[in-house]
Amino acid sequence: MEKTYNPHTIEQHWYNFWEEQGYFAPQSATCPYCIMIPPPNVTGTLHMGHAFQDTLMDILTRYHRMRGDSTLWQAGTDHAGIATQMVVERQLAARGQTRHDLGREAFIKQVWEWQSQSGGHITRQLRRMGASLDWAHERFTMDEGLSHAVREVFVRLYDEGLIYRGKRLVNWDPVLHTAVSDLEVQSQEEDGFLWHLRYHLADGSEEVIVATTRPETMLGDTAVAVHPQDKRYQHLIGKSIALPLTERLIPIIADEYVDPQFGSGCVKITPAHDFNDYAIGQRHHLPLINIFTIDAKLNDNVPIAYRGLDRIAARYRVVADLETAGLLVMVKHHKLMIPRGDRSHAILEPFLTDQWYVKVAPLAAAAIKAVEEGRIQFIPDNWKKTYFDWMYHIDDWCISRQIWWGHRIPAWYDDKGQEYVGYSETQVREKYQIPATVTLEQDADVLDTWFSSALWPFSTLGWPENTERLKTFYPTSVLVTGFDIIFFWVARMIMMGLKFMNEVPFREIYIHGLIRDAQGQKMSKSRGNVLDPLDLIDGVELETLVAKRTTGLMQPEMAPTIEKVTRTQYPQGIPAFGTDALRFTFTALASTGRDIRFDMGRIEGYRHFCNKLWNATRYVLMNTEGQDTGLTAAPVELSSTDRWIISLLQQVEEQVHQQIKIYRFDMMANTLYEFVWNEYCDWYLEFSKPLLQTDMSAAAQRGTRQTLVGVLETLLRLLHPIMPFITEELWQKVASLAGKSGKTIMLQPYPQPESAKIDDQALQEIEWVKQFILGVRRIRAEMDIAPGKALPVLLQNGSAADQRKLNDYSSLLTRLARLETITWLNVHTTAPESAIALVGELRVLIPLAGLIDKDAELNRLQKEMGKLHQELEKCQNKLNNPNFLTRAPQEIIDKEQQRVAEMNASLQQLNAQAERIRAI
RNA sequence: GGGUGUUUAGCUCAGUUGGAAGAGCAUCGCCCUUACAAGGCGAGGGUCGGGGGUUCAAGUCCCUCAACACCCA
Repeated sequence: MEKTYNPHTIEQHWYNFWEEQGYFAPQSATCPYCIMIPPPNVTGTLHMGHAFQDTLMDILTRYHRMRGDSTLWQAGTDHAGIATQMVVERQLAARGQTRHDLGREAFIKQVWEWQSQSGGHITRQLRRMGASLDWAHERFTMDEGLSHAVREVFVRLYDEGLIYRGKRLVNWDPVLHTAVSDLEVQSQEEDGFLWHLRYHLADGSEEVIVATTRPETMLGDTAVAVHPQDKRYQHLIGKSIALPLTERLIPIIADEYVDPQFGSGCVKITPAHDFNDYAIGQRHHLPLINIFTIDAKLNDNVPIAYRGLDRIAARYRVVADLETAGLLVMVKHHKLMIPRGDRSHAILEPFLTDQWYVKVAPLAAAAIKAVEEGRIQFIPDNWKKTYFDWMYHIDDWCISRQIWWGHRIPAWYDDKGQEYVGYSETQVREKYQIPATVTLEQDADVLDTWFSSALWPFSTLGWPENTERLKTFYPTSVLVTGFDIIFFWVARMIMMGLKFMNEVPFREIYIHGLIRDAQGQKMSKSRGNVLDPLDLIDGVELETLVAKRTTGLMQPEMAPTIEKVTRTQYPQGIPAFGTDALRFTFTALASTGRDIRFDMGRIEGYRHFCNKLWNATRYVLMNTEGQDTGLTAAPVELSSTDRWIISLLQQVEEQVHQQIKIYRFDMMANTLYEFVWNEYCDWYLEFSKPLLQTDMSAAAQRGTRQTLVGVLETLLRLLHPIMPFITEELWQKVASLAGKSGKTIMLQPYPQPESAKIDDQALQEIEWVKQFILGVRRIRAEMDIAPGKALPVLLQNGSAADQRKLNDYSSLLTRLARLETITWLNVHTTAPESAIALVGELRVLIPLAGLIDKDAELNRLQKEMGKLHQELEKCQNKLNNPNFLTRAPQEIIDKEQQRVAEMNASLQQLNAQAERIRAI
């Protein structure tokens, strides 16, 4: 075995082996367990969020696989409509072309080419993470089967009246030339102005002031609104206004929506370019005047002077013209919410177009009920509030996108514009009996990517065919995802699952936090704080890291700052930590919070943990390889220490099962870390040294060897879901010594606790041993005695039980506490001046002579007594309170009384010792 | 404006039905002890955001204030 742990030499080898052997496929027909991977963008790269999430899913998957469940982790990728199209368009732009130069067909061909070229990247990265996905059945949202599912769902919903086409205001992206759904709008507060404009009544009798943040839209105004109760304006309601710059007359209307406190209390109404105004327009049957082109330039519905101007240019032109006309009253700075597209970052425009919608209300009702009734459970439970909040106020879902990459909407139009929906043109002609003489043209739009993602839990399993996989694995067991896509994805899967499978898509939803950098900032290219999981695994040179972070920036002017920060933060670049350390780190960070700070210190610590495990295995192998580990019929005798570590192991197993059940991966990681390091390595391996070196019986030696290797083998299985590579590597070396066979740890049973193996007496006795050793070590450290110096120890005031334990464990005590001699003193014998440690009543004395400074020991005793005193006072106050005695449960009272007694005894002992030292 | 969270050691975070304040990292000592210096042994460090209440007992339950974060409008 290599002396040091080197992740690179072991990881990929084992992954290839697993995949070649087909271990990732569901193994048996019993007890199905299924997780659907949230499909990553097919042309994307793995980021920290993926790596984190996939680690958690892999833990669950490997755990259930080891438990013998028929376990499927469904693999697949998403076509990511707008994102992917943008990438390809950018490539074209570099060659001076647009997609329109190529035409639709050629462009899509280009996208497929890009997809096949870059598509394997993220799945290769997932393999590097150790993800045990069932690659043999990998799916893609644009593959034939899933496209079929999409058409099927669209047609069925349309036929039921749950999909419709309508002309309504949508969020329009004037750069990408497509509608986007509400969820793809990111509103941020930005600086702007509030312009106060003067509008004259048509009869010239009066004027009103309207305040607006978008003066250019006044060209599309079709009313001015006031609050019906507003005393100032009641007499104006119903009168007309001569809209400046246009030749139009518009009415003054009354509507509750108007806030009399805001601005002047008069609001201009532009129904074609504002969502609220649109609603008011509907209520008052106002005309809609669209004044923009798809680029957000002014169109022919405005006076000639403004046509063709960009919306911003138009704004200043309108303002200038109004000012010239004396109609600009004032301009104030004003903060307002600006809606931007989450992809293009362009300011979105409410825009009147024909779009396809899903009528969500009926679907939402069932989806709400499923969560209310607990058929689906959020973990942590609180997230259901967020879910309900959205579901109660949900609007119809705009599903059409004016792009080319995606599922083409299965709707055809005749020359009169009549729409026909079906699986294909042929089927549509049949369905609606359209003669061949009528030409049909398919809708040019494609569907929102989330439409196909919403079908993911059943489309990947073969729906609409009723396949074996579908029958076996739907509903899936748990969805693992971040809270940021509860609306985008989770809610929609629930709606679609209930609608088409008549059953929830998953029984539990585990919502994890979002990975941020060490400062709590979101990781983003523009902030330059992105960490690549593969860089943490393989390590990265500083120069490479700087280059990665500073190229391809949206704002290249940020490059110098990013470079500087990167150079200070990672002067040596990033060392290689290996996949297992990264996975363990993610696991340990997966607590219930919603922000997870990724701190380099943690991953470093967990790489050390890997190393610890590696070296512990080396030690075990040194002491067991080629030796009798109790596998034959020869008698085996377990010592107290063996029974002690086995007892603890049972408790650990119990806890791990419990923790994984409640999705507390952090606790699971801590439990195992704690046990491996602080019990198995720090104590048990140390205990085993004197045991194996002294002249124990052959049976006892066998027992200790069996325990050494047996506990280790179990630990490896316990750790395997978190750290698949190192555990496989070590297990292969250890398994046969523990009497295990099999080609892989992956398919070994996950350890189950056996309460019969918990030995309370061993637990108690080894605790005594530890206290004894710790007491001596404390004196040694605090008195500055060299660790190598063997010490004589005197014992006094012990019970018969203490005496027996001393006999039983003297070799352990001698070795681990580095003792020279152990002498039992009679109670009446006066001990020489000594430092003292208490193990219960037993006084452990280390003579000061030549070793210890008298004042130092007195000091130490004072400190110790001070601490005890404080505690004692607290307890006594409790016990002096009659209410406590009458109302607290007896068991608590007993405990407190016992504590007081113990503390009193200790204090007495220490006090007496202090007296003795002082007297000398 | 509505909603949801967070506030515990210098930093990052645990703290399960209310019953002795915990971990990792960092800090400070002493050690290259034959699995491991990517290590061992030991130590220090907390008015649990502020205030009030319920209770024999509150980090934990209730009210209130404050700061911060996120989501929706």
